[in-house]
Amino acid sequence: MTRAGRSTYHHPDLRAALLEHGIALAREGGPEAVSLRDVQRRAGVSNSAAYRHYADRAALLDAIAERANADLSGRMQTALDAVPDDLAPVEAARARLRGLGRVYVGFALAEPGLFATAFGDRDKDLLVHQHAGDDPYVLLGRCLDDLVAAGGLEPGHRPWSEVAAWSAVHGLAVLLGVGPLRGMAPADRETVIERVLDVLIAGLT
Amino acid sequence: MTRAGRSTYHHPDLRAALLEHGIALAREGGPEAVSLRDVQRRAGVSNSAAYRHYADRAALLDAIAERANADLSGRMQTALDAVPDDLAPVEAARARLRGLGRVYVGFALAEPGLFATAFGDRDKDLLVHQHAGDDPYVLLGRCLDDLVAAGGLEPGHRPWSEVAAWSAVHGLAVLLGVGPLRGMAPADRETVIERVLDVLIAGLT
DNA sequence: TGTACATCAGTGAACGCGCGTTCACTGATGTAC
DNA sequence: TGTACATCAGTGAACGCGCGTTCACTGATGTAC
Repeated sequence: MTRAGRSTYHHPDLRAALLEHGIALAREGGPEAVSLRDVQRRAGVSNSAAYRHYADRAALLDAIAERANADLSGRMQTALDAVPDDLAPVEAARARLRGLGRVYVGFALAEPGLFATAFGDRDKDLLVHQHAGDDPYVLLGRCLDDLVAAGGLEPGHRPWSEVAAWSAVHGLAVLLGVGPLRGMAPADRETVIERVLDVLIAGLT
Repeated sequence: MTRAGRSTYHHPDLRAALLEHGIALAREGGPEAVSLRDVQRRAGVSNSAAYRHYADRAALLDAIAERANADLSGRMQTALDAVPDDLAPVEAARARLRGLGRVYVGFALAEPGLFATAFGDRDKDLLVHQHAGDDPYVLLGRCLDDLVAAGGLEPGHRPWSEVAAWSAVHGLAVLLGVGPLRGMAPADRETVIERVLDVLIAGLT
């Protein structure tokens, strides 16, 4: 009964279905949990149908990672838009940074499997990666530029500040999401997230 | 020829040999690369000899993680001892924090496989974990206490400062060691490490 | 000093697992006439 | 409107892989007498 849940021999949109099931598996168990056999099983097709749409397992994982990144980027953009526009420039830039950080850590906590999958792309190197306009790294860079323009960050301190901000939130995301601090009480979690962002923002001068 | 490299039927110290080969595998490829069959192969014993010494694969991984943690702790203690003792208290505490951070990131870069293995213990939860006196987390906490005592950190800001410091260096370690920033030129790496530590230490007020 | 025996470390064959990938195939689809 | 045919999406059996773990075993060791 490999055709369960499907009335036609040709699947209406197997490529999309495989991707959705792959995303579901990644959400449930991270990148290691994404196996082609399981994805195909869930889509109700035979054990090699996926090869008509993805070259191999790595290609499917890439597509999942891309979606995870797009998801994170969308949430970050939403956070930026939510910052009130009646703040002084320095405060506005800091509020945007804080919003980005909250979203980043929040994403890792809400979707640990997708978070892990987004960074599982071992072949892609950020330094040689072509950044899109809504790329998380680009959004962060713009906030820092704004902070410099507003006088909240010395121009001489601007270089590598992306990495400083990214390190703080990425480390917290890993420790709280899948690392030794997973299991922290939600109330403590909120406190510690704000403390980490306080230290980061205070340190960016 | 399963007895290659061994003249006696009884291995002189198989338990230790298995651990050493396990560590070697973890160094080469991280925790996933540690398979009992490979460890036994390298020790020149049959494919089930390990069960006389370790209950299962997880038990061996635990032992490897313990050694990795001890290695890191030792390096951190060495860094603390290397801080000159003629500094003003606040500067001394900050220098110790910086030393700990450098060692942490340096360990992740020098031993990415061991670093990953040390944090791969999914069952152990730091919050309910009994800390030994030389535990990295304890060493960090003492530095922060010293910083408070020296007047460099407000007592009201003391709580959760461990996590702020840990997040910054852990995030940087992950990004540089196995994440999207691996591949950064060594010179840039040094610069970015110092920048991250600058921001962290400036933010701890 | 020598021998019987209990202990237990190491053996090697076997089981069952799920995986990624290949291959010749077959069934459905749509296009050209 | 109807038919031949090319296209190609999905099939299912098969291959080879390495793994963790179990089991009845055998060989070496040291201890008790």
